[in-house]
Amino acid sequence: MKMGFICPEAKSPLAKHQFISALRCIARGLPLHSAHMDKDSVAEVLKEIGVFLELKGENPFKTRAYVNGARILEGLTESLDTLIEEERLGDIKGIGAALVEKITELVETGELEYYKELKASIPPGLIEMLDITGMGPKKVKAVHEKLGIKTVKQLESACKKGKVAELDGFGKKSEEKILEGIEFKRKHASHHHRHKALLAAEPILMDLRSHPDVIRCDIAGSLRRSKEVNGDIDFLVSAKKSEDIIEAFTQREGTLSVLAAGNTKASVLLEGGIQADLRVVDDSEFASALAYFTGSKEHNIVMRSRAISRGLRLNEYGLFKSKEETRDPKLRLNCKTEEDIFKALDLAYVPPELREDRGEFEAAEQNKIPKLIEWTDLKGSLHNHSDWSDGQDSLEEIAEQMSGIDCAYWAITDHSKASFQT
DNA sequence: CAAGGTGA
DNA sequence: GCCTGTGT
DNA sequence: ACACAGGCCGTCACCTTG
Repeated sequence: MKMGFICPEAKSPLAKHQFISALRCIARGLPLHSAHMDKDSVAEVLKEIGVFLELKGENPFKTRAYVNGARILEGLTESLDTLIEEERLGDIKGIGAALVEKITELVETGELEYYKELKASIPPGLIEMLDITGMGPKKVKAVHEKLGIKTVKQLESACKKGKVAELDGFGKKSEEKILEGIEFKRKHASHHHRHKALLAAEPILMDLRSHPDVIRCDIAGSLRRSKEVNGDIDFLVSAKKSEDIIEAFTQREGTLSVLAAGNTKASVLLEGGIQADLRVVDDSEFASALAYFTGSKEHNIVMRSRAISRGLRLNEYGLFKSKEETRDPKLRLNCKTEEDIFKALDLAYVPPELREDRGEFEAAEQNKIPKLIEWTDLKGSLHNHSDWSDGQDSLEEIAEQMSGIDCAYWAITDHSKASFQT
């Protein structure tokens, strides 16, 4: 659907929502002005406010409160309208008076004055700058305020002119890095489809597995959580000594450049612009490290809080029987696998796919984690393209695959020659 | 070297 | 921003 | 009941600046 053509200004979630909402009204034959926001649209606005506040240099905890609120809304099972109507929104932990007011305004009017003002006060280019590696909120704020820079282009030319190096906290090196970051952003996608990431990851995983020093080894991060889009690829390895593993990882062919290589971790850029990170840990730390690096961040936060409320402490090195920061092996609970960690926190095992703090903790407490669909559950497939049109594999290869996974039925659905997509 | 910022 | 403990 | 203060998840590696 070419929405941009019909609704050219639909750039903010708010405007986009209003547009879609209007479409729905038309479809149902309802009057247009019942602008009604659902929880996800409201969440988008709150998240955006979070970014804005960050750029303003607001209290980071305040920023977090908004992002937090957004996440809570997304995970809501109950209808937002009901909650507002019955004035129970504020009962939810993490949503206080201020958020109740703002959410209510959004749902009831489809707008939020506070958001509008905030948005108007921040040039969109600043958000874009946050995507440049090395440019965090503080630095974006600095170049904006001190040099009046509003776009990435302006930032680029300011760096070339040496203006940026004059600023406090910046130097020649900073300018170079920023320019590199801009260049990189133009050349490479920031995110990659799962199948591409997997394609890149599998041979590396094979190599790591077959390395003599490697004890245990796994993919972590969003790829392990089976997210459809991945920012990078994370590998975790346990071993007695790391040097040779790091060496092998960074010296693989197909590696464009080595971003960092130290004692316990390395980072490389693969062909196609995908970044791959490797961590090497002691085998006794493998479980906690795997849990930690698998994430998500939101999930980890709740895991740590759970540990704390049980007089424990959870970090990438283990689960410790202590209220203080520690890495003392004597205080460490022996968790050989992730299952052990969940068990120690009174939780059923949560598969990586569900680790998003979207309700998995409630389910795991009651031992009600759903069984996830697996390949073997697939009964048939009615949409397959071969390389005759725009698919990847030949008919023979598809046939072999399909008989291999025991489908009751399947079909080839190639495009006709007349409708080839280019 | 410490401090600040950033990314992981 | 939110939440909790403390003191009034 | 209300006002107010203080904490809020975690740790490291790394870089740049001063």
